[in-house]
Amino acid sequence: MTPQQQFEAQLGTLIDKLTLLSKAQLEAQLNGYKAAEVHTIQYIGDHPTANVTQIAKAQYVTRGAVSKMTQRLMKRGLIQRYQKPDNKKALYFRLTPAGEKIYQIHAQLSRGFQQRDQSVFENVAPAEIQATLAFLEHYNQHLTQEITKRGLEK
Amino acid sequence: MTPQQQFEAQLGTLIDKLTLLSKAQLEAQLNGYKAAEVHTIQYIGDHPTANVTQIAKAQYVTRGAVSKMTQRLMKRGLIQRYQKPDNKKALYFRLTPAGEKIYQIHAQLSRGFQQRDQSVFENVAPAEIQATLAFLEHYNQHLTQEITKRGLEK
DNA sequence: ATTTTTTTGTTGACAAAGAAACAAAAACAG
DNA sequence: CTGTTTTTGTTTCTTTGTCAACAAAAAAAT
Repeated sequence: MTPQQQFEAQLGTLIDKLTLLSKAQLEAQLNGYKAAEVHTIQYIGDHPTANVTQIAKAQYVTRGAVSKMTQRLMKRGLIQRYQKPDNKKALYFRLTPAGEKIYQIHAQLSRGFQQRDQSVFENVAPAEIQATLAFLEHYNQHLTQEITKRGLEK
Repeated sequence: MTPQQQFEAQLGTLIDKLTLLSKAQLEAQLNGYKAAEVHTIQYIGDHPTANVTQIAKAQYVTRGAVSKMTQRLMKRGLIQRYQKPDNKKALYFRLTPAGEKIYQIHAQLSRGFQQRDQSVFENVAPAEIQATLAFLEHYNQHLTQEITKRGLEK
């Protein structure tokens, strides 16, 4: 197995495991709210001046998906829509108090995830972590080039 | 930003970029076949003795999803269902010649992805790669423990 | 200033996946 | 063996997302 193949394999299982763990936690704590809903609430909470298109790009989904999701969240009273006086087309969103509550619970869960894995970052040699970060950066740079080369950027 | 937060951020964009690139490639080359279909064909090709439950566990989806997908692939003549004489319940699958063709195209594409990123693994210091692999292993070990602790294993 | 092009958001038809309820078969317990 | 429990796969309903066609508004071109 080449290092490249090893990397792919390790990355694959890592993602699977992180997904498994966070999904279970989210479901347990945010009963009644779906993962995609919470995800959008979190993004709007962090970016209260983002319009539909920007939310879509950031979450790697289509504008249609965001349009439907924001309508659903409005119906459930979790977000509010607003516009700026100088533009009748772009739509922006902010959290209602009810949405804010979800946002806070999610933020707390995120802190929990971080604490859960903190020991790994504390007990591994700092050089190993630094090398990993450097490598991921290198890989990301390469992929950015490839994306540009193919004209696939968002 | 703590190293842990940096890691999360780098990992997030890495995954987004890899997804973007491979999706575009798959769609371009395997026109008419969805990513999920190809994924299942590939798994069946590699594991011709896996039943529905095993396919589901390996791909982190529900048995229902696999049930539907295999039915679809059968209708399209890409896979065949078979049973073992001593068990009337478990279902197994193998590729038809048409499915084999998809499998081969996918395999070729995978080699293409590998070549696309090969330069990263060639031009980065071996020590950096080794440290990265070591770190991912450490992280994976930790997550395995956490999954076991919570009784979430597949 | 008017026309053309691009951006922005929505909609409807459809595809993929999850969850829960279910039936059939297999495994197990006594 | 017989009855109970577990495993296996399917089905229905719901959630989430894509895609493509569309209308309205904004931006760019001339």
